[in-house]
Amino acid sequence: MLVRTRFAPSPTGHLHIGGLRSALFSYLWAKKNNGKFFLRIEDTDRSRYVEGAVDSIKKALLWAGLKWDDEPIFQSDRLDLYSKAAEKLLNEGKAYRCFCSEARLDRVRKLREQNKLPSGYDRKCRNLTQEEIDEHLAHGDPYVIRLKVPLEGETICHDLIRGEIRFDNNTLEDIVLIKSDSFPTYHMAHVVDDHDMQITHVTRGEEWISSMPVHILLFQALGYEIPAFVHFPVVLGKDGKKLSKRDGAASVIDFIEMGYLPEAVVNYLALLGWSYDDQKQIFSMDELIQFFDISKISKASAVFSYEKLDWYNGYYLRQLPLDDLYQKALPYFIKAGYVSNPPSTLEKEYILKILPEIRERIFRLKDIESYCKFFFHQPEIYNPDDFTDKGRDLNRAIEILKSILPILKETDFNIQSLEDSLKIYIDKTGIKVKDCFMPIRVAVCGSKYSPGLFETLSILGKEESLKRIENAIKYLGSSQLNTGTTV
RNA sequence: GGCCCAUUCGUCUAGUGGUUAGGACACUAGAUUUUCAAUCUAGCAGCGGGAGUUCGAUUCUCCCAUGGGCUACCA
Repeated sequence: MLVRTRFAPSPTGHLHIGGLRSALFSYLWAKKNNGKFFLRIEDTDRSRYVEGAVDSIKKALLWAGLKWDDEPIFQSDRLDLYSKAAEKLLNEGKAYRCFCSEARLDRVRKLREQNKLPSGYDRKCRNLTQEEIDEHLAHGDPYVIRLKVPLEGETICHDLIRGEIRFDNNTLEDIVLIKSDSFPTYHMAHVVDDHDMQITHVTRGEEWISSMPVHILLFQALGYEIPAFVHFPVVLGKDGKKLSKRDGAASVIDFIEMGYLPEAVVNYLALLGWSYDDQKQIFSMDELIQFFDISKISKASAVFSYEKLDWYNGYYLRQLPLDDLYQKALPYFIKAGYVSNPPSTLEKEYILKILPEIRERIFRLKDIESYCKFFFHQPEIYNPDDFTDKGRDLNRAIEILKSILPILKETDFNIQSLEDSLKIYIDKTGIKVKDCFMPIRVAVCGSKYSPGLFETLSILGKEESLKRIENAIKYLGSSQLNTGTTV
């Protein structure tokens, strides 16, 4: 049988990173089996609908490379499907109209809780006489439609990850199928749609395990074949709660903006709760499709690690051909205001020179903004401590900078010439490499950390580099006067 | 309260009735080097607790603890 899965988000906001993982797992399973993967928008709660959410979700899925088959399905377009199904259940005596007010439902719930009964509905309307029902209807009283859940026995559920799960029917509720606004609840819509769409594997988060038995009962009541169920473990934050903004980024859009590559996110997410063997860490989408196996998804929920994602992102950043890297990085240079939009030929060349030097030093493309600042702006302030190794004399650093200035003036600013000149200088003076290079680095970059010195100097060019060194000398001279720092 | 799910290094995980319990990230040290990073090498670190089954349990069973979910006319 052809495998058919679906991702079924509700349009209540941006796609959560955990949602993307669920979508990924469903997608991989479908593709692995040469099946189909669909997108279904669960927009049955009109009060929670967020404008633009559908587009945002689609964009996130496409970004990750999860292309759905056919057109997305909107539940709000298929209301008659659900009411017909409900009508059928009503006629067959498998569901009933409930006229209880929300106020009464609240009261009942509280009372039952006080009496330590399983909280929920007391099934008052389950046994209404036809006369009572007709009377309510004649009055035009609002009602919901509830499923008549068997009062005894047990419902046995199967989950592909967890195996068999049993529920006593007396702990189950007469769930609402159709709300009083005649929209279906999740339960009803899910069962009708997954049957109608011929979904073979119902995939969703593990928060749905508790309602699996009533879903199975509903499938049976409607005479539908029961699909396979797969409940994915949840993605947690460091605090053990569901990952949220306070953990850092939580929605896919956030990760996109920070400059994570889809390859990295997909690779990381796939291995968060699923594993292939005890060795392989790097997976392309094709490999994931090839190797993915639902039964190897782990049962326990997983804590999201930004560190490990960063590691993956760094890896994929380094794998990227320079042209691709440029395309992806350019927006971040523009956003930081470092180059014009679109960039001039000169600016493009400049970025192309920078990229190979920084790609091993950044985790996310967003880091470009802070890491590359010195390539576009000369340092405004210096920390004198940066110029010297601990305990060394700042004056000496200044002297070294002064003495090196004329030498650099005579040097071509290409990597080879710079290296030659500075090596000669070091040999001649006997100054340690560190004591010579660090002051130059800090003068030019404003930081102790930078790409290679020769590379940095050659990218910045002679004029700019010399200007910065002179500036630094001036800055240090005056700061020494002002603070009286001598060492 | 009721029902349900889960539990191997800090984190993600592999694994088996007998293993030096393996890998990855992070961390530490070393190598390299002009700093940082990258890279390479090495190291640190784990089977929640208690019974039972067994010659032997991390692995099987039960109980407990802890964490999580559901208990809406939300999904």
